[in-house]
Amino acid sequence: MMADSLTIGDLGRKTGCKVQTIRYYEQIGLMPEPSRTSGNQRRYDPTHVERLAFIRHSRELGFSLVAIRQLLNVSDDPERSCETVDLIARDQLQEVDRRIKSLNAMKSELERMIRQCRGDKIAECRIIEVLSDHSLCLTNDHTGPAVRN
Amino acid sequence: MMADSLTIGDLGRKTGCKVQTIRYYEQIGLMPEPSRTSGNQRRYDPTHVERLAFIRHSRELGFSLVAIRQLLNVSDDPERSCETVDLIARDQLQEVDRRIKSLNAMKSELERMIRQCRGDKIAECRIIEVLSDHSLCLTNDHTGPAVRN
DNA sequence: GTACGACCTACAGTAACTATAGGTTCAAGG
DNA sequence: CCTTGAACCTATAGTTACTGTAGGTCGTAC
Repeated sequence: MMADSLTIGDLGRKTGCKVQTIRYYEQIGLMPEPSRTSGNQRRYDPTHVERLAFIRHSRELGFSLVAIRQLLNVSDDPERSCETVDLIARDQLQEVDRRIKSLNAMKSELERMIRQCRGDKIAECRIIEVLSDHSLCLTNDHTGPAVRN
Repeated sequence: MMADSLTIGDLGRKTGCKVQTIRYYEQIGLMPEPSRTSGNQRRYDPTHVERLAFIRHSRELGFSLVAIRQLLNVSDDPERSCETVDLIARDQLQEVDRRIKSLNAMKSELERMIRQCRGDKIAECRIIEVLSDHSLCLTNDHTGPAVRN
């Protein structure tokens, strides 16, 4: 109700972040402890909104929480050189590129598998066959770091 | 030493799978319990190699263990229609497509961020700026399901 | 017979949350 | 003023797919 004073639910709505996630970020020290009401409820101000927006946006771009912590640390010092930031971003770009390559390999393999499935009995199913025997693959690129689901 | 009798280490080497992972698959019922020596060590035969190869290859193609369990179940019955298999594969393809799209959005955003970083002080760093404020983004596509790292 | 690598079990830890249980607070309506 | 119900609180367990550790046993080559 007070201007500039948001409940955890308000903050979540403003940033598209679940309430539990906000509490989790506080717990791991990514978000600072906010002030509390006499009844022990968290109240946030605009600086919190900004910081959480930064975290969420970085997450959406694929940065890990470790990387985000680094970014937040360096961004807290405006006089510091942004070399580190640039490095983290470039690392992230490389990682994204690797993932795209690996996913493209998966994609062609899956498409080929599906295209070839002609039989209607498991016995003559090409999908099962290809999955059983890597040597039937056209691509070997998907031997890289497994995608985490 | 006996033909067709592999230690867990041999099986791991043949399939590119860590020993602990094999034991984990056994624990969750994805791999059958193998025979044991009098000294309680596991011994595997070629059917185990085949099954584990299937699992690993499917993992490399991005299938979840739940999906792999389904694939293994249906593939155990050669008379069954392979509709289910086809469905699982198509689902996986869709998922892979979604991820590629989202990663491509990240990629352009990261590239743009890095390109624009001219200043050498954090205060004028565009990367931090863009990460802080989603509205500076060209793409909004990365608001989808977050990529799990 | 002994050394040593490979094996064994059981359990804890990882990332990044998500969900649940059981209880308290806040704000609006009567 | 009192009640109601949504939103809040803490603490803890669960999720996925493994990976790592501790402390002990087995197998085999020399």
